[in-house]
Amino acid sequence: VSPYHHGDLRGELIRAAVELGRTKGAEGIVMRELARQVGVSPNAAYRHFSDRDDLLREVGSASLAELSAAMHARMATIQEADPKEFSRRCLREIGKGYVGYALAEQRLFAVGMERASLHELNEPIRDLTAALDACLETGFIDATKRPGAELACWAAVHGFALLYGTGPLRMMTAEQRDIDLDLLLDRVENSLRS
Amino acid sequence: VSPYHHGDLRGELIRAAVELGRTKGAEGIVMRELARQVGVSPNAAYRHFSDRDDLLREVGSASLAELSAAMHARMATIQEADPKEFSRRCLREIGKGYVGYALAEQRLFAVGMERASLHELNEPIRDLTAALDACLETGFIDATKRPGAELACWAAVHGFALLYGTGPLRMMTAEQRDIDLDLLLDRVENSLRS
DNA sequence: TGTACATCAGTGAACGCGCGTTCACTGATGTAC
DNA sequence: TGTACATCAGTGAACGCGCGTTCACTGATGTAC
Repeated sequence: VSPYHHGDLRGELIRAAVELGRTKGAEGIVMRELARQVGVSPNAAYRHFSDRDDLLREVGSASLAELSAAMHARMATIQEADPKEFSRRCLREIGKGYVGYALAEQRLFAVGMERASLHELNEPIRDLTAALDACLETGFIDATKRPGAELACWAAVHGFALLYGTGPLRMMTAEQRDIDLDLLLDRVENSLRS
Repeated sequence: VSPYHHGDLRGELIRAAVELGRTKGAEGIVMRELARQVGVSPNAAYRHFSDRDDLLREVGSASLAELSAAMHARMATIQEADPKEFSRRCLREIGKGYVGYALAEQRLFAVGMERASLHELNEPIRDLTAALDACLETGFIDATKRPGAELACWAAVHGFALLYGTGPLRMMTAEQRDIDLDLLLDRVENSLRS
């Protein structure tokens, strides 16, 4: 075990930072603590990141990648032959995946959302756009309701996740929350339906 | 000027903490800084608050009071004789007031939202409920769409405010943002309309 | 193939800082007789 | 009305802590000849 030339110090630092962010949030991502966990001197990280903020941006990206993965995992479970119904289910599972991840990883999700530029959210947004386009093609949603639908969907699930996650509705039981989410998603669907 | 018996040290500490929270957020609300600003020794605050968290809760309440005031101020500007249209405008101005405050005071708003219990949000929620009930009475919204409308409205504006405030859409211009908000509120209205 | 040497990736120690909170205290206030 | 005394609301000093970052350095690696 050579103390020098760690192999992938940069990668290990990010991994440790993600775990710290997952449990303690952005404030918990502390340079000296990372160094301790990885077993390296406190300043070694500065070989790989210009400063703390640089590292935090990296953590943010990792979080968005997890968000995207959670959404895809949800979509992959859909068993449905009918195209119209399939397109509807895709939309819904995207919403559930988004909220599910945001609630499961509240702190890490916040790190991502507060540092990400719109550009870094390209992938999740593209998925939403694709799902909405598919819904339009199958005739599930109305052409006149299509413009601006991304924002309406996004704001609804984002708001829901934060109200029930770190916001004033955080004391609700998980059961009630899940019921409320289903009702909200029903509503969103109905507002787009043709 | 007597150094003892400040008169209203508790009140002044809260006021200073609110201003600090307004500009720097929760992390910027620092006991020693407050003492400095108010001109008192660092431990004097402990006569009035059991610890920092106790003070932060007070700041949170103050923020929610401001939110409520912002919503009321907006509603008070409505000039409209027709009851149905009036009820519609109330709903809309509540939404605009909510988003307007959340965007104008992003950090303070966050302090409030992250510490408030549902109970402390009674007033803003009651306003929303009252506006929705009024819309129902005037026939602006459909009775079948009434149940759960609070959450749909709240999630939409809350999500919007955070996406455009500290979230990934924070780089949008104010003009674009205001346009997007109007379109979102149109959508919400249409989803409730009878 | 062997080796000199540039470069890379770490170390060790320190700087300067500010924090929340507690302890033992003292000056000011108000109240009972 | 005057005064003893309990209580309240501050002070001053310190504890113990951890942080981000920089400086000058050294051990390990890889490459050109």
